[in-house]
Amino acid sequence: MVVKDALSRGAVLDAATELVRAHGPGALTMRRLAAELGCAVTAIYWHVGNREALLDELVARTVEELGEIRAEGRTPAERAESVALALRRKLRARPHLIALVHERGLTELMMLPAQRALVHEAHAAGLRGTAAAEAVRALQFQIVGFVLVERNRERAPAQYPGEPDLWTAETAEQDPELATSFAAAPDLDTLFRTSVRGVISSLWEGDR
Amino acid sequence: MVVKDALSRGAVLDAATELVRAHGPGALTMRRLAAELGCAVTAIYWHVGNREALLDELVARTVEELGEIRAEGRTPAERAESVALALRRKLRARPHLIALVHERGLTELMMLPAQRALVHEAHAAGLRGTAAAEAVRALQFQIVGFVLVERNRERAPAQYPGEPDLWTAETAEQDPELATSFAAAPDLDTLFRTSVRGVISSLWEGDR
DNA sequence: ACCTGAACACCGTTCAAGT
DNA sequence: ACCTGAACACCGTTCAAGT
Repeated sequence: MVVKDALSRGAVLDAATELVRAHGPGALTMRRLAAELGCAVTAIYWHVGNREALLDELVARTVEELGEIRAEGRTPAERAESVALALRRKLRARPHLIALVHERGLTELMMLPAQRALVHEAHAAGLRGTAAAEAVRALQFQIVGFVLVERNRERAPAQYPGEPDLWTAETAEQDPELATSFAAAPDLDTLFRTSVRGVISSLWEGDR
Repeated sequence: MVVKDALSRGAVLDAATELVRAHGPGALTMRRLAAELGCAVTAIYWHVGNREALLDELVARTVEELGEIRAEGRTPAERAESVALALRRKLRARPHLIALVHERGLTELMMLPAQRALVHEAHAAGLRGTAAAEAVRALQFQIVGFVLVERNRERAPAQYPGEPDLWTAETAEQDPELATSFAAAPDLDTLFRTSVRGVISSLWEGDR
């Protein structure tokens, strides 16, 4: 039996988070939220202002959650890689909320704790000044960009025509192995790790 | 004096494209579009079905426009880089429409002509099979990811606290030059060119 | 302090009716 | 074939009114 507690700001935010996490921001309508909470639509306004303010609050919570990042491993390169992997995992766990953070232009703020951790490892690797800043920024772009691309790919419905349809042996300029590679879905974990390691090895421990 | 032509499918699509290009998909309401065209709201439905079908049509047009890609330069590496630069330029020229392509999961299809051009250059550089496919895919992720990240950055409103606020000499672990670097906005053109060249040089003409 | 229902100005879409 | 206006089911939001 559900005991109906008094409505509270926290309860509104939790219910809203659940709706957005499960079905995306489009599913968050004030009327649906009110139905979920068993209150009048307008009661929500008393607690959180309006829909925009509600979303702002969810975004703020997400930024906080992304802030909890710490490096693991022995060498600076290993520790930087661990930050990259942890970041990707956290970003992927809440795609809709991350998209809201992006929309509000708060990615930079969200990434700051990770940026700090990466700067620490760049320093440990002997990088200083502009070189350190550029290495960290390149890696940040790499990580965030990768997650954005793969999220898009996952969300993608069955595509026609898609890579498997278009990459036959013929179109691949007499390279059947290449056609086979493109026909299969890429292993994103490997692709991410490889490209991150590439950036780290060339900028962290490259020729200097 | 504006002569009112008969309404046509093309006119509807052009007006819709203009609205989306200028103010984003949120600005595309059937009522506003009708006002723009000087017709009844429902006349639009006769020509293009409904709002979703209209957006699908805009997306299809965008995919076609992105298909016109050709490589320039002498060496395969130069030509691959020219594809990357052209792609970034095209993607940046129509951010709202590209976002719609992403939403509909058609990025893969949109990228195919560029992918073909890159495969050609990978082959010219002597790469074959899986190695060629992986090199091309890594570069694709790099390009699309970069554009997604920089678009987000541009859209970002003034952030508080932002990088300039948070990166003082103190927080930068006694590295004032690093603090200065983070306080300034990155040169995105340079950052893009550098990271693309990194990927190309390591995968196209790397140690093999 | 907290919550309600009515009302308003917006949406996209359907459909019978016009020409 | 092409276009219209009325109507419907949704939105977010405001506000006077209740307790």
